[in-house]
Amino acid sequence: MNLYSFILRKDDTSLQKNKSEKYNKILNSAGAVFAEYGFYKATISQIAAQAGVADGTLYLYFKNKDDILYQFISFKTNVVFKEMHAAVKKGRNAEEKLRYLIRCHLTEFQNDRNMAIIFQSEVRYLRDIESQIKDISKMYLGLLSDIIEQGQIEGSMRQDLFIGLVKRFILGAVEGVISTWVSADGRYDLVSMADPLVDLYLTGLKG
Amino acid sequence: MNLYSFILRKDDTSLQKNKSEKYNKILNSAGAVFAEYGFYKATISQIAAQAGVADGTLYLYFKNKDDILYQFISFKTNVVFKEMHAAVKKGRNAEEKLRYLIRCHLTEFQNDRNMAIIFQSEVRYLRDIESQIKDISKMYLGLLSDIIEQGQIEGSMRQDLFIGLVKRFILGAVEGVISTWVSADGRYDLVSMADPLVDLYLTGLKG
DNA sequence: TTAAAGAATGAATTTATATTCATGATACTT
DNA sequence: AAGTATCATGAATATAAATTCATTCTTTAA
Repeated sequence: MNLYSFILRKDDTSLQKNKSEKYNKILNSAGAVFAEYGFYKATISQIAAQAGVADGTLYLYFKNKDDILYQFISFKTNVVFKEMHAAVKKGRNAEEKLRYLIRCHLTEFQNDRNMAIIFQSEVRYLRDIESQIKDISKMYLGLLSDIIEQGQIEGSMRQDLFIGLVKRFILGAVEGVISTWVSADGRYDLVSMADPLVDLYLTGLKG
Repeated sequence: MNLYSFILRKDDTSLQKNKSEKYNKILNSAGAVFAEYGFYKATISQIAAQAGVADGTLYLYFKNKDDILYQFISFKTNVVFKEMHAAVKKGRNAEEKLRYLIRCHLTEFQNDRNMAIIFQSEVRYLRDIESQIKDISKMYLGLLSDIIEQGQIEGSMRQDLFIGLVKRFILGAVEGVISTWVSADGRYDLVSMADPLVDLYLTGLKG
């Protein structure tokens, strides 16, 4: 059902390394092509060409075109999941945790622009993928809830916050910043926005 | 080039009212179908059925499928444009202007959920539409810049704000809130989020 | 009342591309 | 080295849906 079971289904042999390589090649090529043209305008032939294999070969590794996008998002989601959890753990108090989370978020997306584009724009399509995305989003919002509650206990954040709104507010603003960076073809350093952004969260426009 | 010239091209007769009605019917139906299925999965036949006309009829009013989406976005953009400008004018100081703008934004999107969905998810598509969207986005960011600068002059907002970031921060957060509301099938009142949201902008999490 | 113009229809056509599968290549085993 | 199994190929097929256009219906005006 997930990425790992998929790989094992076909690669549980001594050939594992080779097949894995081709699988990854296709997945990366798909990421590039989807990011450039969008899922629907991207064609199997384009992806195959980019990966240097025949069209039919994609169907040895993926069920169909939808499945390629699904696998891509599953894989990236898992990776980012782990990084973010680790990042939050490093923080010793709520403010630090928030800072690490935002920094991690921006770092991951800056390092994988195709992923950034795909997460941002192909989110809405397949039902499966939609719930996949909702999962990552839920996880993220869960992390934020914990941080805010901790901040309230610590006394570093106000008690009257409507957490449901605050979570969205924080996530929306990061995504907005990423979105702009993508539109600007990634021509500036995204990660350097992290601290100013967190300052805005914490102290607002009035200061 | 814009909606008005398009209408005039075909409706500059005494029949204007009737034709306009059919044009609008198709446009609204298209909005509903695009919102439900997404641009690519939506079919001409679905839109035609929804509008109660034959497939071929769509081609009397629109150049092709892309054009339908383009016209839809042009039209909605113009409407929202005007409302937002008017809203900002009502405010007597920066804080009030911001409040009116956000309230207007949420009101417009709450009142037209199809538009909200389409703006949120079909944005990335045609080159033309992309620039169309960039225009509305630019306009919005321009309004925000003005408000922030005014706030700085008035002394109600801090001097050390990085305006380029703040604009994105504000827009991203509203969009995030709208996005959640759409995902929740519009089951709660979006406009009531406006004031808590603006409070977050202004005073932040620390308060 | 009827003929001409305009509008609408929807079946037929066109196009595009995802997917299949017969064939050929490659690697592994004994 | 021959045989077997696995993997890769890409031309052929299937399918879906956008678009066209000959025909029919409706309105207008003399």
